[in-house]
Amino acid sequence: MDYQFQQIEKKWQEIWEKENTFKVLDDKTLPKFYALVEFPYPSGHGLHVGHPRSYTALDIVARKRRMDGYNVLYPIGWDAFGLPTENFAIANKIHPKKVTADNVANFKRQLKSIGFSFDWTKEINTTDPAYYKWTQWIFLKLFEKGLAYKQEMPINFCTSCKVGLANEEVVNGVCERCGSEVVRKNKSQWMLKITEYAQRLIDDLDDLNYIEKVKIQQKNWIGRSEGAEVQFAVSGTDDILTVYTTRPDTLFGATYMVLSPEHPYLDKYKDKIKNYEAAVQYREEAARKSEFERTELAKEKTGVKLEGLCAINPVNKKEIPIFISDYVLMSYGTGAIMAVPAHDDRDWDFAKKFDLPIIEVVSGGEDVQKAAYTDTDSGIMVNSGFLDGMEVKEAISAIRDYLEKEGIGKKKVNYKLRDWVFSRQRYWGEPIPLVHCDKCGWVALPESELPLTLPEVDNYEPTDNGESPLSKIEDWVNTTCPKCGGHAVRETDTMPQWAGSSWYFLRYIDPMNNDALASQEAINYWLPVDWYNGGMEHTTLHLLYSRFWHKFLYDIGVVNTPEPYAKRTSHGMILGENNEKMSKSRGNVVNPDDIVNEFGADTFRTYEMFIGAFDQATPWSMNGVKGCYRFIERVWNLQGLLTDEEGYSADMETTMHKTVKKVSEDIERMKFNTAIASLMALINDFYKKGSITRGELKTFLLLLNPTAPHITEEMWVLAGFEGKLHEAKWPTYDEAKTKDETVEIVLQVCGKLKDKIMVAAGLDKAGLEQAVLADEKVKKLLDGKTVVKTICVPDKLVNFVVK
RNA sequence: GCCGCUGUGGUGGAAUUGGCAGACACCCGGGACUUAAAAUCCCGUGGGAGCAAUCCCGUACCGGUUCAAGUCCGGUCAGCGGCACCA
Repeated sequence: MDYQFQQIEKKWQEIWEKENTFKVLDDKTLPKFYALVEFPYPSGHGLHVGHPRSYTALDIVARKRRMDGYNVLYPIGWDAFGLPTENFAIANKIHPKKVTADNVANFKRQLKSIGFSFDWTKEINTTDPAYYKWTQWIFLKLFEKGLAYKQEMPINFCTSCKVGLANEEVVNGVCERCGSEVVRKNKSQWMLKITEYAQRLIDDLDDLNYIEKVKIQQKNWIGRSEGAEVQFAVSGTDDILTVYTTRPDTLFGATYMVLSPEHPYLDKYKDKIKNYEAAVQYREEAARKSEFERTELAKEKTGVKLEGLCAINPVNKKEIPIFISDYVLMSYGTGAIMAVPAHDDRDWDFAKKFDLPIIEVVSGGEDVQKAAYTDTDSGIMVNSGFLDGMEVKEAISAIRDYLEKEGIGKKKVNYKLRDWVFSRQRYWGEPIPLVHCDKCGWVALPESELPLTLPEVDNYEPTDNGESPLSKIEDWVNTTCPKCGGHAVRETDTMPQWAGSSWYFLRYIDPMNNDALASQEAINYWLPVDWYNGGMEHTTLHLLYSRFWHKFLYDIGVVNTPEPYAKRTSHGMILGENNEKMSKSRGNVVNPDDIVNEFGADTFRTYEMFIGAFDQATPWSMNGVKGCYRFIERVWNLQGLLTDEEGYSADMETTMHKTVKKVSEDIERMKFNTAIASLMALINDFYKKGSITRGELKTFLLLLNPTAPHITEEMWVLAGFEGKLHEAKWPTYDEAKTKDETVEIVLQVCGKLKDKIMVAAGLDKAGLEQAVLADEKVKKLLDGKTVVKTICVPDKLVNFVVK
């Protein structure tokens, strides 16, 4: 009988759908397992072969956990607000709601064709008012607790299209659509105080089972640094300038000061600055650049000296010049730095360019006139008054004490993390449920008015002044104040796409609830998420934002755990066959539909897992797909080798136990490629032997089922095994039976491989040495040589060091 | 530039805590089957020398630690992900 994957896969997918096979069980006494994958953005391009890599991986884990006896929640939904849909809608004159519905339908069909064990009764969509009601509710709670505030922040604005642009739409400083100049335009925007949670977001990582590189990247992103704020008097004024530095020890070496071009002193001392015009011009030029461009170390340093203003170094009372330069950002520290060219690379570059003095204050490096010496682990303070002779770390603490005592500075912890810009001047997002009343200021809508739905309009195109498209809808904008009943206007900016994805895992556990984002009962049972897999590209934004929201919800008593995800793993990208990122323009895109149609879902799933190390990027290969198809077909043809024997045959027993152990452990460690490799090796054994017992087939089908669920279910039924395969128990192994009786020992002389011999397994060092020395080959090998040392590694090798 | 990751045959990759480099596949070559082709099955397959036993070289590059290094340490080069309004 031929392997008819179309019929088999259709049959089982219909059974799973009809019987709701993967719906979570109501029984909350069972141990639970919550597996989560990043829900897709339903783009017009359809499913990418990268999506199923993550989805298959956790599908395998979820299916195995069900066989282990867990009540498993493995849900899916749609992160559907966002820019591409809106832009597609504008370009094609189709409403984003319609675009989204069409794309979701297509994604859903594709996901179902691959046979994932999602609980489809839990499906969610961030653009559904019943969902975003709760996104808005969380925002109102943040607002109520003072964690949402308004601030002037720059947006990208195309001077020709007259629209606000996302960073992605700005390519090399010009508008992606028309090629015109893009400027940064200030606009008052809603901000969320994620910085208030910075320390907890670092500290709580310690107890989480996240892969190490995710923890490191999050910590670096939050960027805690311990330093000091130092006050410099400004000559000719009563004012002071506060700088932040992580190297207060080098204060005696500060030979100039640099302000961010946006620093308020520029306008404040307009009259004192003789070259104010030049400074303003420089500020305008800087406004055109992104922060990324501004902080690039490789670029030539630029700046303007503020003529007429001087700062006084508080420790040695020396007058030093003040510059503005774009490498200093207003968004970090105080927007002002003291420059120590001898011990900072950027300051050194700047000092060379503007011919400023470079004074060594830490000795131990090369000539500071040739390069900055930035090492803090060795070196002794010089030219630094009372700090002279101290080591750097000693000096840091001494100067910090001195600054506090003298009242000219203080210890200060800073974070690179910045507050979250939460406003978008776009239509296709959650409306921000606030109104502005002339009398009462910003007022929250009462909970009873949620959800505040997006107005149904025909024209959702951007405005020509950078405002949100919603601002044009007058009868929506004008409303009454919930507090005083007077006239008020609605906030017209919408939320960023990150909003809906910051709490979606909470909605899955109780998606129909209209009274709370989820019931207490569901929260108590299902949280936290046990295993969350996603891309490395989400490490610093999505993952951090959702941890922040969850901590906030914990603080106000909505959830019962301080962290949302107990475990986080990450998958690598799938590249095109040419080893480049898949993209339409490169013409290297693989459509999952084509693979499923030609080879079947089981082959597709197997290949996605066999393609390479799960956490590594790897190129697609059609030949690799064919190889997996051959494997699946060989699985099908095992039916021709089947005997009547029930257990394992004697010569296969060790191999069977070994394979059960290997596959079980590899799935838990996400080594899916080697799990499949061991099943391939096993099937090769069956073919070499020409037979497989019923017991062996049963175990083989159980082990392969999470990876290739359709073919294994079908073969289970055809072989007449009891019940349905997915209801069976995961096979067990006996540790003692995974061990061979004899092992091969590697013989080395001076670390070089010379020979291999078989000895009994489990010998200790002395026993192994004895057994090896008794061997004829070894006697020959050591003939005429003096053994200086013998290294024995039980069950592995013996190494003779000879003279 | 900053932060993080990666580098192993012709290709994807494998190799618990340092202990046989190349598992499992793909490609390629040879054979069986076939009128033929496809499919399938069997064999070979890191490079070099040799009839052979066997020997030498080999995990991006340079150096170090060790009886032993793909694995640890220092440096260099190359590629990839992120850099806050793509998601």
